[in-house]
Amino acid sequence: MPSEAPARCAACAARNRALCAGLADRELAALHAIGRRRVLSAGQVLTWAGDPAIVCGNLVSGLLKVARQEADGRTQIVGLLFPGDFAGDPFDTRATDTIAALTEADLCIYPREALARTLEQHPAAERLLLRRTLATLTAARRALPMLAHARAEARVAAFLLDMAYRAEVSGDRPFVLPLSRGAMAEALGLAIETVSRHITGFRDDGLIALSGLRGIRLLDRVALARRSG
Amino acid sequence: MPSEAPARCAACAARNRALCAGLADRELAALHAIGRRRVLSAGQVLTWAGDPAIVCGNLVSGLLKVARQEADGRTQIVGLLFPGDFAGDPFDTRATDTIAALTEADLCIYPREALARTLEQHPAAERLLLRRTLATLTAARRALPMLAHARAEARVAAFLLDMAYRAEVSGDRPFVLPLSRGAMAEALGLAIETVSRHITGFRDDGLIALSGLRGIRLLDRVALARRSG
DNA sequence: CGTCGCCTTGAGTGCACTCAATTATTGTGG
DNA sequence: CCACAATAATTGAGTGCACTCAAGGCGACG
Repeated sequence: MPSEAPARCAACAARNRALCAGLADRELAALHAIGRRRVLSAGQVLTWAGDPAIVCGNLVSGLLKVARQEADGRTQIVGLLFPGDFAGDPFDTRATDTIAALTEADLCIYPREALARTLEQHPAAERLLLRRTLATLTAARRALPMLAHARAEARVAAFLLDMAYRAEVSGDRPFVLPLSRGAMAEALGLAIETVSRHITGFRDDGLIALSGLRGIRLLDRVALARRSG
Repeated sequence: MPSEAPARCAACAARNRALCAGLADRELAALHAIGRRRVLSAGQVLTWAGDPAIVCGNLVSGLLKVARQEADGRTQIVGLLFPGDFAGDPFDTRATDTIAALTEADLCIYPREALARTLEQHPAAERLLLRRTLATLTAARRALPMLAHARAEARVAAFLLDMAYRAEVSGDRPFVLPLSRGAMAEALGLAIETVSRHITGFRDDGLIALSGLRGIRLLDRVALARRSG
């Protein structure tokens, strides 16, 4: 039965968050027909900015960065992709961003052109992508005031709170930051040293506890929230 | 004939740039049936952030700003809307941004809910909105590195070049900046004084000529481009 | 002619940057 | 398992840029 939800999709960890969520079996089968799984190890690149755009994909697990190279050689992260998020632009023949894995990442990837054709034949899928893109736009715009005005302390505090939220960690339970200090600096538009200074500052003030390079516990979310605004 | 392109649309200045462009007469008639014209004078607000989202619209002439209020009371412009651009989010019941006119502006506005229903019935229109939204996302992300890293001089230079491009002005022909210094500061994430200082700096260096508060000529685009990045 | 809004110019300060050195952690081979 | 190397993070010192605060100029408009 071609209209049944494919077994791979039914078992997918991102099944209920990705573009696939809410699609009828018919649309899901159409997507499944052109998709395949791919694992990226940390640091590997999915698309290079400027190169012809070959693939798009749904992130199943792990963390991707969407980044741009600046004239002075620095890198600015313009988006972080979490499980369920969509990577790439089905209608752009040339990639505008470099998309790379910050951790080991599991993706369901689609050839860009085939995906574009499939979307044209399945308005329900296209509608989902539209809503998702509108949400992504809102997220990008939320980051604008942060990068434009907020002081370094506020950026770091807000980022830590956001990471805890995304890791679905409540209270002061420990969790692992999926980004290095360098990646955080790229995302927050700061120098590595500045990120480091404020993180150790928070630790010295008793707002957080650190263990190893990536382990962290938020001891005082209220104080962190106060410093984030 | 209900499937004819309505006369108002045929005469519209934004007919070939707005969401309407490329729509078949049938879709155009559906949009026309729920749309009406509205003129905003400079400073008037179309939507307030946080209020229920009532309307969306296509900008026909003039300039709108899409702005967010920060915790410290400052305003950050997260998008500028030029003729043909789409304002609002048809699927969001609450406005996330304050949208206001920077100049007198002419819009074709649609009740949000009716527009959402119309889009669901007309996949071609929805597809156009998707492509437009993807382009807007790219534009927002292009602004991110600017606000995160670029020095004030680079931001102002890039902005002036962009304004000339949007005004479709070539060479050193004079044109009118549609924004006040204050609005430019809100868009560039700078203080008014900083914008003013760099503009007069460019004038003193012979890169631009000013006439009145809004009039400007770009005398040396190459030098401006050099200073923009 | 005076007022109001917008813009310009000046002085001084603070924050985040760069450069530089040290420490901590992770990974690898003996 | 330990020593070592390589990478990542921290810490320190000094500087520059854009900010705030403040005053003055310029035009538009009544």
